[in-house]
Amino acid sequence: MTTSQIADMLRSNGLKVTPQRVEIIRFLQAHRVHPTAQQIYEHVLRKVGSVSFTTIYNTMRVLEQMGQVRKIPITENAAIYDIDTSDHGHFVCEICGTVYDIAYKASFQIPHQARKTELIVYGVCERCMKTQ
Amino acid sequence: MTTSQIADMLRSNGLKVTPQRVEIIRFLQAHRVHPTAQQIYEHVLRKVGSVSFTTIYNTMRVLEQMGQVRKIPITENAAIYDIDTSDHGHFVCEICGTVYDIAYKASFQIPHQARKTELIVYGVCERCMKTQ
DNA sequence: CTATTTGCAAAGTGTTTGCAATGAC
DNA sequence: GTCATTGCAAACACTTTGCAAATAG
Repeated sequence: MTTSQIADMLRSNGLKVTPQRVEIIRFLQAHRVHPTAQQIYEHVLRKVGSVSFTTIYNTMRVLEQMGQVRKIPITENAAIYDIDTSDHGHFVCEICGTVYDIAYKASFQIPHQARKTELIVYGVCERCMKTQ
Repeated sequence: MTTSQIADMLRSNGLKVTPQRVEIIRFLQAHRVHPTAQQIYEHVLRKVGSVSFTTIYNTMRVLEQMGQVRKIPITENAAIYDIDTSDHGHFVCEICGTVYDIAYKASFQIPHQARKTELIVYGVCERCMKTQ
């Protein structure tokens, strides 16, 4: 996604185009990691020179409401954000903390109306298994 | 589980038997809800007359380490605790906040070593669907 | 020029920690 | 009597809020 496509996306959602917002989205798209607010903050600060946690959290909230971002409730500590909103789960390595996307198939029968499904698997990732 | 069985369970794990610990476990077993630390605190305070959040969190931590309790990372806010450690998922009603146990079958292939799987489904529960 | 956005500082929430007093055994 | 446990108060980490200054359009 080019900068002007990011700008269009923001404008079409009624949002103003600010350097902070553009850089947040650029970061999420380019790196495809699963960053915390802290990591997004550090990147945008480096790139733009000025940003605050207020702006990070505000922007992540509007992006989530726009359906452009998923907020993932990894157990303890901080939430992480995923720009890939397709249906997939996450594997969290308990050694190095890396979060991997995983494909899954889940079936369950509930007398309720499901809106969102969250699958999180905790364990040790391949890389850490080798190192240990 | 009788009080003396609870006492035995504590002792066999090298823990002293205090009124607060007994009442915490009794509460988890009798009600089978998915309480937050706050709810456990309120119950134990009413029953025992004296308890602190320090004690609640300390006890829940040792119970979790003993494998007697599962801590569930429901999205926002506070964690909830489940004394049923068998393999099952959870449905969280976004209207009333109730957490229901759900049976599920999930399949995924990962090059990693899984230790724990957490499935949480968010939506509107049957009861709230009728009321709305 | 106007309405939105930024960002500081302060507040808020759930949880943990330091440490003295209490209590189990 | 000894060592674990309790519980207060303070500290913590992440996130949100109030509000004035800056900025996009």
